[in-house]
Amino acid sequence: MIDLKLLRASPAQVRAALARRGDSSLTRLLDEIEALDMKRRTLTAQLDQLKAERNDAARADALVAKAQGGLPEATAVARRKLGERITALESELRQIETTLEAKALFVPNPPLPEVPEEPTILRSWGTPAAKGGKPHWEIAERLGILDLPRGAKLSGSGFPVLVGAGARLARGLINFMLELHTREHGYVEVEPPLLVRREVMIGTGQLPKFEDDAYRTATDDLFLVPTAEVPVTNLHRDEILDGRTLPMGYVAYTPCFRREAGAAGKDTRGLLRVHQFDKVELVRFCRASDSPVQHETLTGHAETVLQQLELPYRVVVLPANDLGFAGAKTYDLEAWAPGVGQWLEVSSSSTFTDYQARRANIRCRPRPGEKPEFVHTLNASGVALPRTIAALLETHQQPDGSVTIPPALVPYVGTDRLA
RNA sequence: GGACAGGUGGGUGAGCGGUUGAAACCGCCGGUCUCGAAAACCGGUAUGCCCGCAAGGGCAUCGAGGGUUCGAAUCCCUCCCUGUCCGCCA
Repeated sequence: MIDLKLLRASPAQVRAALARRGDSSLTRLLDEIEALDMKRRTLTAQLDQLKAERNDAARADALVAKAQGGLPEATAVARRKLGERITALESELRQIETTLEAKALFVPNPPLPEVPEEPTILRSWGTPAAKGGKPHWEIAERLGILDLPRGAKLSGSGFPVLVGAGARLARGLINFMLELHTREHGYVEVEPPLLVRREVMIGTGQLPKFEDDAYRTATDDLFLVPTAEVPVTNLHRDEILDGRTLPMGYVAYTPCFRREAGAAGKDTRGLLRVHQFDKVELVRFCRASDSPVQHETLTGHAETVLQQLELPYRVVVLPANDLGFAGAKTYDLEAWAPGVGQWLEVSSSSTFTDYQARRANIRCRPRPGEKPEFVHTLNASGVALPRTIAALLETHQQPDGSVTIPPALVPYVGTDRLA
């Protein structure tokens, strides 16, 4: 949630920051929000004064009523009139507040100042193989580990079926990542619900603006999670965390469900864009002052996965106009896939500053006795499976059509070669 | 799905319709005592919004919304949630 106080105090800066996202409709939205905010404050001041009057009167009336067993009719009438006026103003105020909040939920997080205008490669790791070899779907077909037609039969396109060693590869990857993050990186593993309430989706920023992208159950108004970020970040909604326990991190494996509403026709082949996929997600909570460091740490944790899988990758800073709705700064980890000749986004590592914390009301008390403050939330894929599997198959494919399994993964897959 | 019970501050848990933001206890912070600690004792400990440079002041909040009333944590209605039992069931 945008900080209305900040918008009020320095509207020019907030507007300038948001303008970098390149969404021209925001100007008008902010105009409306500022106007409503002004109205709200005027009304509130007026109401507070009337209520103060009523409170004073009620205190005095209590004594009179007790002494005389009732209130003089004239007094009662005057009080009633005051009450009616208050009620009327209150309903007006409530309407303004409802509208204001509804609009404010559509304002994205302002990018951090250091976020560039153009995609910027920050660093890269490993030596990308020359473009060539087979694309992953051909490799997978030959190995008999992926069945797209049958997935389509069950659920439509974008619902892959992993078979045999493919299913085992996925399971091995999940276990490998969970073990790495819990044992080496200190994350607490959670297995969250996959269906969540509407307000939970609002908390992390998927709703209200992107309802079309989510799968929703009609009868219960629950949403299939598009990422574990949603349930895991909201784990602490409406809580005041003990600041001494921060920073803290959770890791969760979940399937993810995305309608990919705007992406029809893109990356339709293979595993690059699907409606259901597995992902291991890292979520961190920290003090505001700590989030820049935490973001780097977090990104490093995701990178470790790719390094251990021996997948060359690069780290890209997303430009302001490509940031997700709630993100203030994002690094994409892109693994090289020689078969399709593309850098594949296998992880997105973002800091959300206090934006999600405001929406989900997640605070911390830095030390006992101190004032609560909003935490900062961050998350990164650690990592997403389908594209990682694609990069893995294409990178480690052998001339004979087999695929070698990187040593770190062998214990989890139970073989050093898919053939 | 059916029948009950209940939702109060960081936690547990009291609260005749009228100085109740709300007892008590726990926790936490500070102090006394101690070589130090524990215990004991004393004091302090909610959040949000608004005005103000500040000191300070005002308003709101007892699940949410609406209603009754001069006045609601307290009465009424609706909704949400939680728990227990029954039914169904991996």
